[in-house]
Amino acid sequence: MPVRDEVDDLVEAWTRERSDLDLAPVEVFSRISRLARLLDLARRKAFADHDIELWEFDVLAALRRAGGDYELSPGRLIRETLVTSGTMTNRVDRLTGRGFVERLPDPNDRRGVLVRLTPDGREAVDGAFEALVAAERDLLAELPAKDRRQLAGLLRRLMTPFS
Amino acid sequence: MPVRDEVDDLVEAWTRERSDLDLAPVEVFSRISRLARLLDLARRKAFADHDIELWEFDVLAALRRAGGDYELSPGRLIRETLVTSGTMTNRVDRLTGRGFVERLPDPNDRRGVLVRLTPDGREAVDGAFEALVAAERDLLAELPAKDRRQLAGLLRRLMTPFS
DNA sequence: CCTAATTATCTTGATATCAAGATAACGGTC
DNA sequence: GACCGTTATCTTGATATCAAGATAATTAGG
Repeated sequence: MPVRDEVDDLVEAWTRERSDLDLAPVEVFSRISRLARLLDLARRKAFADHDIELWEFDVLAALRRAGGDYELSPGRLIRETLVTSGTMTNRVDRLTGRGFVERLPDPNDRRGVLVRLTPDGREAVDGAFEALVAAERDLLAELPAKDRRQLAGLLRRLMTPFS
Repeated sequence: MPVRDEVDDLVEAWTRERSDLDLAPVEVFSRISRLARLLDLARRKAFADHDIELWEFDVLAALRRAGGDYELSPGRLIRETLVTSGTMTNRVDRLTGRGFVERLPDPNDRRGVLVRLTPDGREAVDGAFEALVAAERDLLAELPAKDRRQLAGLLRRLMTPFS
């Protein structure tokens, strides 16, 4: 055990209190949760310089990744970002207010809407993404490439039972 | 690459659009974020049978782990659960309303307060924790013990630059 | 001691989120 | 072609969260 982290303390405490349970899952999932929380804070900070909120990035990045004319339906955005429809309506409203996206009628489905990235939105998300990748690279700096790949592979396998 | 996950699609899309960037960090951190999100949903479901919300568990579990007389200050609870003081005040209020915790004056510091788990609270958190560990065990079932330990170790190393 | 800086908790006001339901259009079936 | 279950999006109402500030007690310095 090279270093000790907060989860080692947490598991030790649980072990003291509940030695009847197998706490192996906690070793993995507590770290996932805590890392995600800390990562959120780090991302927020990386985006602050670019005047972009985390939720804004989530939506803009999905559109940017789509490529082509940077259009996706709200439904698709919902699935990509794992939020509810009410939340997405609200997000698209506010991003429209900032001039980062615009709503278009879907030519193939009159119920449907397409959300399109504007040039301003594209510029914003590209800058933010570069800052994000740079910040994350620093956080990974301690981990050799081999370990990093192994970690990514193990995380991929961990994701399968969820889908 | 045994199976393909959502993040493989995401990275492929980013690679198509931004081949100028090294996307190795995304392979790791996107999976962390997405796993945490999916894990939240799974936990919520595991707790639903026990009529416990996720935020309630976070607070009750911190008190339960403390052992002894199950008392912690709000400040300590804030640090354990990574929320703001306003949030914690509100959480303790609501848990008090449910009879799961009670507030006591700190005998050593007249500014201070101690939050103590009640017997009802202890019963609730113990049941919820058992359900949580069982649910997480199922999610880990595919991963051999050796891989699980390796994953926990890599995650521990990933946590160090955050603290 | 007395003051100033710090620490601990709570309050306030604004806001993002969710769950549930409303509205409207699609697509298959009879 | 009319019906009906499904799908896509938006609306509404309630609520949990955060940031900033208020209050009160402790601690450290002079």
